[in-house]
Amino acid sequence: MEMEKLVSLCRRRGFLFQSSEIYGGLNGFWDYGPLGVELKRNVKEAWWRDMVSAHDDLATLPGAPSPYEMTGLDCTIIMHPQVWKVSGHFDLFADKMQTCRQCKKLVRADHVADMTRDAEWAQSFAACCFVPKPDGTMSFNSAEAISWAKTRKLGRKLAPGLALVRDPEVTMSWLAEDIENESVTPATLTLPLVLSYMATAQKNETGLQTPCPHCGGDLTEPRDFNLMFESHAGALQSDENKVFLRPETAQGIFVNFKNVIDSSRVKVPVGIAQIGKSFRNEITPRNFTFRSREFEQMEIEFFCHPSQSADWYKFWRDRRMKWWQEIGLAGERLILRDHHADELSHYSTGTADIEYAFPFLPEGEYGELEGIAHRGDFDLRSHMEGKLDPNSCPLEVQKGEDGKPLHKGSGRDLTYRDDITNERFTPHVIEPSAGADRGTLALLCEAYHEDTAPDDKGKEQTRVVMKFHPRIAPIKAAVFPLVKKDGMPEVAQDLYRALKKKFPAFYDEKGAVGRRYRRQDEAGTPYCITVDGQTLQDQTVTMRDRDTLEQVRLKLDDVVAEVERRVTGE
RNA sequence: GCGGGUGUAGCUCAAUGGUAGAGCAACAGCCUUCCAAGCUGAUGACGAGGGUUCGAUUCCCUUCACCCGCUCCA
Repeated sequence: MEMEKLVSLCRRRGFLFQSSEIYGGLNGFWDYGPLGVELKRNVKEAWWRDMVSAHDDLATLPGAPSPYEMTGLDCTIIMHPQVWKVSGHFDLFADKMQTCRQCKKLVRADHVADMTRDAEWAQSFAACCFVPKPDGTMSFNSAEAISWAKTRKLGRKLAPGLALVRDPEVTMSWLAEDIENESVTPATLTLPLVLSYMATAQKNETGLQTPCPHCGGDLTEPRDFNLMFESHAGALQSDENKVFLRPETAQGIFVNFKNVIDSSRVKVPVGIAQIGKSFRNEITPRNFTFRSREFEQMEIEFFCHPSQSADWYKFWRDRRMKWWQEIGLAGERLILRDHHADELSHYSTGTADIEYAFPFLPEGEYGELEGIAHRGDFDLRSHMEGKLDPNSCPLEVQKGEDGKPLHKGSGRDLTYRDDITNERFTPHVIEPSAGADRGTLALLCEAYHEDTAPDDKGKEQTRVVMKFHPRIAPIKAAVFPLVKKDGMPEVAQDLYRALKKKFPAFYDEKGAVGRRYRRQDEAGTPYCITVDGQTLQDQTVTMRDRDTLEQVRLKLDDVVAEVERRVTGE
């Protein structure tokens, strides 16, 4: 399936529009049209119903260690700024980026040193120019450096952007000058320092430069790539009242954990669910709605006893995979991918992604719809004690340069006391975090089908049909009078009204019936009911199936119940 | 953020330094008894801004969006 065709259909039929389109659009923002809003609502409502409101908290579900409770939450998009400092998003999302002035490549500032050390040109340079001394230390040989820079297979090939390669004598002079005036001494010349000199063409004007790991060219100053949207609470815009639009809904659940436990009589194990908008200022929003800057998440934070967390993780991973399959992603394009051990934080015993082979991705690549993560007690402890260092083991509070906690926690007690065993513990958390927009996009991709059938002249016609699972289809049924006379419209309109009380339905009496069927195929309407001449004789109508094109005849009075039965699958 | 490409009606595609055409779709009507039939009619576009010019959709500049690559992807 070509993505262009789907994008075109989405726009033509009112599933998705580009945001602010009449003003030229806005990169990374998308609007749901009349059909799209029904589709996405159906996804969210199916999720909420299946995970929360219809959850059976008395029985032990297959694969679950025990019965558990589920409840919901709807918290604000803007929260106390400390939430994002403690969660790690503030540090993690404020990436500094540098661009190479020679090869124009973009690199993360905190990766530059490591990348340069591993770069082929830097290793080649070091091997040529640093010579061992009798005392075991290394010393820098500037004549070798110039020779390296001028050699076609060495400097000129490996590091074409390096100032030393572009202008060896001038570049080397800055280092010679500083050795002469003793601002550096040969003994303190480390490789990174030497490389900085080698990357500096005009030291008086620019100061020492940082070499580009790719070509040796000079990098721009690190610039902020702040991935959280910022705003200000209150009329004055100052650093004091700066706030952030949430980049995930999960933190709202963690900071409300105690409120929910204290107010609702729920007991651990318990899941708290939330659906809501999140915001990330993506560097490159691309691939239709896949990487939107404003998007909607469906998240559960499931709190359980630490001793059972591994079992709960497996339960949620399998349950969530099955759910996506049940609402229509049943094919081979959906996969469950367990993260490798070396991808995991040490405090997590498992993370899995549910991924879909979107048509805009290269063959064999998948895009994430949902991540199920075992997060241990990292989040609750961080909000109690202060931001934990995710690289520490055992976990401890991350310290700043002054030795104090980098980001202070709330100081509140977020532990849980089991009423029966009287045990007090910090619950472990399993986090199934799904993307509502990504899920909707995957369902659109999966539903798109083209088939060809000869028309009544024998000419092959292409039929575009959206094969949505009836449960998520935007319109459940369409009603047509076969022709607009002989009392058929009146009967059809009465049926339409009856259907509409239960679910979205559509009425159409214009033009040829075949054309009306085709239009509903594009909207993904699973059932079309037609009132014909026979209806007037015996009160029966035909019901046409979108996928098989088969028609069955049933009593007019049974139509609503039959459509409802098929849509709910009960 | 960088480099390359693209931008004409809802869609597919024309033409032009001087009134922007067509097919399909959508709309109104006629006709129509089951899968885009036919006839009639009306509607509809040069992504945005600026410049050159008597006159710009066309030439130039800027900008926005989309596609490809780089980069990023908690």
